[in-house]
Amino acid sequence: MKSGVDTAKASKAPAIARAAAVLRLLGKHGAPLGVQAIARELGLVPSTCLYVLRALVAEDLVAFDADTKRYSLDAGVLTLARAWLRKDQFNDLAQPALDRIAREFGTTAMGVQVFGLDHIIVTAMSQSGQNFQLSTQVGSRFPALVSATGRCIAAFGGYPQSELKPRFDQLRWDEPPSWEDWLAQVDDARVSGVAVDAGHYLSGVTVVAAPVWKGGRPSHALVAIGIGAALRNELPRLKEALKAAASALSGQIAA
Amino acid sequence: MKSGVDTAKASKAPAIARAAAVLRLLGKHGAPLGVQAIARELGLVPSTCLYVLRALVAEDLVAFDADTKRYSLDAGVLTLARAWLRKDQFNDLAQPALDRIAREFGTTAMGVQVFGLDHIIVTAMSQSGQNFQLSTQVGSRFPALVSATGRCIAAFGGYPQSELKPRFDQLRWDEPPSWEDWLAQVDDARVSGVAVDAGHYLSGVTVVAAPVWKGGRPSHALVAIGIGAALRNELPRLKEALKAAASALSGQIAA
DNA sequence: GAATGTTATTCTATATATTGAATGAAAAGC
DNA sequence: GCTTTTCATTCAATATATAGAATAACATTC
Repeated sequence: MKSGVDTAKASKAPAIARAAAVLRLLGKHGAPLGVQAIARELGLVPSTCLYVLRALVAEDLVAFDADTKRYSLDAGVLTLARAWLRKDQFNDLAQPALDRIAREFGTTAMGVQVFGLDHIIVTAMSQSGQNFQLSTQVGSRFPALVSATGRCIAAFGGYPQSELKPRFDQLRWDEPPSWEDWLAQVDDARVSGVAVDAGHYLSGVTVVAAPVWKGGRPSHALVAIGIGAALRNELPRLKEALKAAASALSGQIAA
Repeated sequence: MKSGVDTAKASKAPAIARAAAVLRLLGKHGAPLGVQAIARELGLVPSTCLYVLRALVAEDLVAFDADTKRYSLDAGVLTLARAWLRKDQFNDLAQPALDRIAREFGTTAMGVQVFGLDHIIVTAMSQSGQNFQLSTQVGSRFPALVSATGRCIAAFGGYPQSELKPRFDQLRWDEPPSWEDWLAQVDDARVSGVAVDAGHYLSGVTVVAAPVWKGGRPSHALVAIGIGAALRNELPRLKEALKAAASALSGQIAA
């Protein structure tokens, strides 16, 4: 995955694109990496990569182990994340609604932020506290078009099918829907205002998502995720609850 | 505070230093900022600043509001922080000890990471759940030499006084100790293995810190913070508990 | 223990990112 | 309602960060 680096050529500040790619790679890989390994993975020249790493180390964003000559993420990234969390209004506003939904329906409820057709990032979460729960972590990234959120984005984002199809073809599902089925489900979502993924993304798991609007586009979404069998009877109510909460948020954010 | 940018001249990748400075500024400031404001604050040329911002927007690290032309931090920083949290062994190991200390003594307990003489970052925390508690947030940065942690770093870091003095002179305290008093307290810490700040940093608040060693230097510290009056009787036990926990961690991390 | 394949790192010419002035657009002031 | 100031943005010249080969240190293999 060299997605971070190919943006370097287009940009006027390639060093920054490279730095971001390095940070993401270190984050994804977990274990510390050497200069060469990083350069190879990202398609960079080792010497350039070394300068990027040194700059990141100077900023406390990357830690350098002088003995093993390995690099890994450092605590500086935390400082930035904390600052972001403190001032994001969607999070503050969404949390109470997520807590309520998680408690009432025994699901895991999440708030996600939409980044065009590229991906979504989980920015808030509430766990039901019940026995079995499906969990992700705040900060997780997913492809934009997958699962219920994907149908929301496709339904309300106003993208032409020609843009959706190639992205759709690259998605990974437990039980992949056909393109036609998927389009039909997207239409459903457009009509009802809520999207449902019934076991396609994860077998046996039902995901519901409702869009939160900002400036004529879905900028965020509220998502509930639970065991399909356990949810069946409550599904209509859950859909309405998510839709109502998302709609309320849309109004508050615009203000 | 242009500390982020002056490193740019020394580095071979100044764009990265600038980018980091921009991110930190946006984090500190909270409210969205325009290009010019950012450039002025950091001593950058507006056009350069614009390219830096665009690159950061392309990486989802900065959000751009097309209407107001303002920039702010974006959710991408979360993804990096999550990755870091997942794989930092100090955090995983320290959390149980912090929970225990917070519960037993009714204090707030924190794990911090030391960045030389520059600063420390809070990376883990446990609150006692009692009525009154002093709280910080994970990700917070403090000057290295302040409070109890500062005495630890001074005592065990092996820095000459000539390096310590200028930094000491710039610290902010509620009740500043004299240089001589402070040195004496540092010596106390060196002998006893634990440092105490009794109301100097924050009036009425006692802070205790014990160093966690890695490769011959204190790389982290365990810190407990509580109301001085409430803590008085327990202080000797708290010091021993922190020291023991920090010592145990030092062993585990080395392994 | 020598040899081979790695690795991190330094060095310099050159492609290119940065600069600062110029442009256009939008507030602010009168 | 016009002028003035402030802002974001573009552009072309130049200072400079980058690429690639060369070196040096290291680990691995025979």
